[in-house]
Amino acid sequence: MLDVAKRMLGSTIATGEGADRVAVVLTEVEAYDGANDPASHAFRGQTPRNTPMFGEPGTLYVYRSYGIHWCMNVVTGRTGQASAVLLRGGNLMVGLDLAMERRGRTDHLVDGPGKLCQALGVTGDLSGSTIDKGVTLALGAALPSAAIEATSRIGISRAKNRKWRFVMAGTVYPRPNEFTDEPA
DNA sequence: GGATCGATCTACT
DNA sequence: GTAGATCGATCCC
Repeated sequence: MLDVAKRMLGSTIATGEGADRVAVVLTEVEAYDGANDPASHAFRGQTPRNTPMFGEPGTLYVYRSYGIHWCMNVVTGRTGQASAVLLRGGNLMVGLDLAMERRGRTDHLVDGPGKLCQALGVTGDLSGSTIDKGVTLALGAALPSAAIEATSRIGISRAKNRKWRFVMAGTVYPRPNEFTDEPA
């Protein structure tokens, strides 16, 4: 399942068509491993919210964080396994104007999970939907392992020591205290 | 039925 | 660099 997360780096996530199109090349993702991962929403079993995680590969799981933000996952594991990849950030390639309009600002458009969803126009309505229905994901070529950095995951309180956050090497992503987590 | 906490973002000091 | 916002899901009584 970590292989799939790495393959997402360099892939393109997009919404809309024509003038409404917004496309982002992913440079930062995190892997979550269902029942085996204390940090996963699926760790405590299936609930109404996380039901999409238990679906087939390619299912979207969108949830609200801190009451205000949306975060988007793509299910990667087999049906019932609840493995998923959190899309955290990337480089905006298409739809700059629309992204700025949705975000209400001209900077920091897609450099975080909530911001990524807002720029793409992704909301909870899409949770439980499937890739290619409203959101498209085009896998890029697999990156050489040397181009991928594995680090601790961000913003969670459990299992921080698992290095399941993958960043494209060379991507500058300001995040204070990023490497102050407990050692593995 | 009530309390608590979060896979975050923004604004202000 | 630090604190506040804000609400649904989950957990405890």
